[in-house]
Amino acid sequence: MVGIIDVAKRAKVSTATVSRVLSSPHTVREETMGRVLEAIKDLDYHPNILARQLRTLETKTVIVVVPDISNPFFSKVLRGIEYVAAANGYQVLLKDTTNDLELESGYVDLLRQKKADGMIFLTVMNSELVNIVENQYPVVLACEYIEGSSIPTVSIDNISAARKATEYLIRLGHRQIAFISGPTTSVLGQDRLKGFYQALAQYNVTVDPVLIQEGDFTYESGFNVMNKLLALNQLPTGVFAANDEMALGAIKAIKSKHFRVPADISVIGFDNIKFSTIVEPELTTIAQPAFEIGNKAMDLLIKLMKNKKIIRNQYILDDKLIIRNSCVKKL
Amino acid sequence: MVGIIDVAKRAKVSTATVSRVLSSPHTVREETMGRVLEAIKDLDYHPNILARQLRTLETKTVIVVVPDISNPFFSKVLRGIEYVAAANGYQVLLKDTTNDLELESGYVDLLRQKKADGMIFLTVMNSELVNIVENQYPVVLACEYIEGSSIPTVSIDNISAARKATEYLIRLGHRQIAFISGPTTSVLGQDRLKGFYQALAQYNVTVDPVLIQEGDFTYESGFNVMNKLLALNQLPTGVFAANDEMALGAIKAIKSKHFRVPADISVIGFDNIKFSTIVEPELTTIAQPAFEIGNKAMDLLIKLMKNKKIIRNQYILDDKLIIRNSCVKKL
DNA sequence: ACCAATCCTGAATACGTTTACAATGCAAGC
DNA sequence: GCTTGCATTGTAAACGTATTCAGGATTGGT
Repeated sequence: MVGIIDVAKRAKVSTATVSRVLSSPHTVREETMGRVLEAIKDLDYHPNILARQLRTLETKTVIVVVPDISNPFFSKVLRGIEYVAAANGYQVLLKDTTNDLELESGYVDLLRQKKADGMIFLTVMNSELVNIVENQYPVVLACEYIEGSSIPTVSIDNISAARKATEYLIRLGHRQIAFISGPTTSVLGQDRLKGFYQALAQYNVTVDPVLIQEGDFTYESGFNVMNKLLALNQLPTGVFAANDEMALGAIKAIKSKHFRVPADISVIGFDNIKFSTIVEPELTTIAQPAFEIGNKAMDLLIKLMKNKKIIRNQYILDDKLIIRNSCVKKL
Repeated sequence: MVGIIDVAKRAKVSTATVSRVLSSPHTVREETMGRVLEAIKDLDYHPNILARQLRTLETKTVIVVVPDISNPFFSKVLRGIEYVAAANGYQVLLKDTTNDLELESGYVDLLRQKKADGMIFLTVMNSELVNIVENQYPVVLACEYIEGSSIPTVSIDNISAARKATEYLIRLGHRQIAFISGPTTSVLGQDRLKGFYQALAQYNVTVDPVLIQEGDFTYESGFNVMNKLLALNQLPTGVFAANDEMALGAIKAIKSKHFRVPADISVIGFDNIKFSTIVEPELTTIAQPAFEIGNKAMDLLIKLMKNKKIIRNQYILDDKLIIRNSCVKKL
């Protein structure tokens, strides 16, 4: 393997000079630089990143922990992260927890071991993890957040967004509204439920607790939970699913029982994933600015890693109700 | 930062012994090990991976280059890769090219710079890249392959799979069959087209060249291309899309023009992504063993990295025709 | 009690960089 | 001519670990 010493010998300079040519070119004379560059080219020299990192204690790498890489919503957030990362010379390492909380603590080791300079969590973190990380490593949370922690966070206001979605159904005249929630472990899921309740309270609507059912954000769970709901005596006329995948599952279930969407049952989702328009009817949903969430999160992380001051540590981005064809006025 | 030296001092041993406790525990006396472990615990010592890697020249990391992380098919392959990687103590670093060929060559630098021990490409590689890589770095190709290269590959037989799909349409009585291809740059896309032609030849079916249109594997391109096809004088009665996303786009287009699937036009896809059943009708398609492809690819890569002999360098896995409701006998 | 063999351990070096510091050369100012 | 200062380069010491080699301790056999 050809190292910096070989280059130095060939260019008849010291290793320091070679290093300088690479990292601070303005400090070396033009003629010297020419010789060095030529030697680098001749020998096809590529600096050993490992050695550099050992010396500088910087990896220029960040790790993103994703609960489910196959969820199109997260893909979009990732794109946003990658975009800012690339622009700033950072590598992005992805870890898919496949919704397995146990694994998460292992990822902190990656920070301890200096495998990465910082980390973005797109998942819930167990509180134990929070304590370890807080004020010790550069970490930011995206989409999710943690009650009472000082870890910088970027997300939408899930409570108000869920309230908005529920309001929409209520204004269309629906009173029997079902809610398919995410796992109760996620703050995000809890918030959406909270928003749902707030809207009900505001409009003096009471719903049978049986209409509130827990899913796990997957298509299958949406399908299964909806089937349960369809077995009730009193059918809901509107369904609010805590994400689009579950909403799509719910629509599938409704149709398979030969009810119509939206004529018999209106359905509203959350996330606005790209597959939300491939079904008939197209899904009415809440759009999250996924790409921008990713941007902002990476932005914050970079500031954190550079020890820059962060003015606020809670960023709330705007969501938006996207009205398509899956909800309709109750007759 | 607490290093191996601090541990050594505290346990009153040399750094060598500490290192041994960590990497080859059986070579050190039990009592000594106890002292060392205690010191490690007391100091909350975590070995610096960077330094270790510099010493061993091993990163225990592999990089997977993905053309489009948001494509559910690739997510599944990734899961397969992750699974085997984790079982063998490897980290997986993901790079999303977003179908941008220019970026790919940059990834080889990651190998040169010893940022990773090996690499799996889920994308086409430009031939320039192949030359650099071949016989020099541990690299395997999954899904795609390269004509005449010796790089180990795992995939299905795209030609025969496409032939099978086309045959299915022909046997259902279709003669006006359209094909929505992938980008011509991908061997995979070409192969599926080849299989399509083979089936036509075998059954003496001739199709108007205008029925063969190029997409780019995205939902939108399927939608757009199908709209073009629907503007023809002579409509196709069957459509074969080179992947499911495009097939879903095509179905959307057909429905939006108020034709029926499959009554008016039958549609068959390729990949069997999880969203292939959320549409009405459920998509008939070719299933690839995505998870297994990932498994096998990582398997091969590990052997490669360990300099083990690889018996074959071309692995063909089985595909399967999944018959659902999007294709029907032509009346 | 002595020797050989075995088991543990420590000193020292290497991995390939970056960088603080020192050294050199040169031009300008006096 | 001498000093000062700047620009450029070199020397050498890190960074934190793994590992070779050799030496010391222990064991077992006689």
